[in-house]
Amino acid sequence: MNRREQIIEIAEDLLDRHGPEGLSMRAIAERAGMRAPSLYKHFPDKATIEAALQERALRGLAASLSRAGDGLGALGAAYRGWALAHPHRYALSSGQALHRDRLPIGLEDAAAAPLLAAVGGDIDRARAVWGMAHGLVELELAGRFPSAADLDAAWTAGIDAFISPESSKATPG
Amino acid sequence: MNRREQIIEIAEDLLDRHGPEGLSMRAIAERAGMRAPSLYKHFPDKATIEAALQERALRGLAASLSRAGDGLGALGAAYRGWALAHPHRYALSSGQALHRDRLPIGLEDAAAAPLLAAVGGDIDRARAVWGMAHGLVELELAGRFPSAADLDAAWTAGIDAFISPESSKATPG
DNA sequence: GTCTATACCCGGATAGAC
DNA sequence: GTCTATCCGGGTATAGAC
Repeated sequence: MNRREQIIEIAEDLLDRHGPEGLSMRAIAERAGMRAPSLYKHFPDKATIEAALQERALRGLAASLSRAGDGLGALGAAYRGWALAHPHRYALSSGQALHRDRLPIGLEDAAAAPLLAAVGGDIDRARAVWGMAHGLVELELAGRFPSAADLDAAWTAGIDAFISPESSKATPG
Repeated sequence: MNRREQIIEIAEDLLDRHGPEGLSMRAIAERAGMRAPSLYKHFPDKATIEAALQERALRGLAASLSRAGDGLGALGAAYRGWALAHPHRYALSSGQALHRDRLPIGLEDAAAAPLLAAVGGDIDRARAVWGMAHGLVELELAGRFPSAADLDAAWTAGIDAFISPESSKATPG
């Protein structure tokens, strides 16, 4: 593993521990045993580091989803599980500041593929389910639900709504 | 209208135009025709201003939802419409940094009431629908959908999933 | 209640010696 | 490829004059 990859892993660990606020060039450098200016010998700017972290996050989430069993329920559980296990990575990969220009093309589609398959190729339903999963995860991470809320039940209710018989009429044959 | 309210409205306008990044004490003061330190004669700190903006945002969204017609479809349209009309206010009211301690108690519940009613009081389904609405809005605002995506169709597909007959068995009587 | 001046943080990034 | 020194910007907040 070269120095560049080491630095990215350090940055990821910093992101996990202290969130995006803690991801400063100075902090990364300190953990890497150097001064901030030296980082610029490895990366042209901070945005490049962030793009690398986004790519890793998207790959990680995509891998988790592809390993999930078939069915919307397993997919939803994998999505939620990954997001809760790596909340800051999830935020980085799902947020406004997606560095699309620097991401490998097709990576987003790869992450979405298992979901699209699970709803029988119905793109509208796939987007609705994605929205639900994303929204439930964000609200949970933001602490918007009462601590006593039964979120397993909410997820089940939501998933059930999408796998009820007559709403799967999009895959008749 | 007193000076304090004027400043809050100035801050809200600044938030609308330039997002949370643009909401600095210096910028607020400049628009209010004063210097930043003078703001501290009206508010103890910036968090107080942010809390006021959150309260206004929550009230605005709640009002919009309560004005919406009955039914999940109308409710979803009102939710999406308000969020798209005031994206930064929506982000402030839905984000991680909710200043709960400074918000009037019951305000969150009031905003949620129409939704809970629309799903017949089933709290799990209400949370799932809320998650879907929030997620779809966030993904749309974040530009995560292709520009050609038919989001009206995605919303319809999602809402339909929750109003399909046998999934409304929670309201038999 | 406004001002000036300022203190004290933080951040990203560059220049140039070695 | 590392360093020191530095520049530039941003931010919240305080002190004290008026």
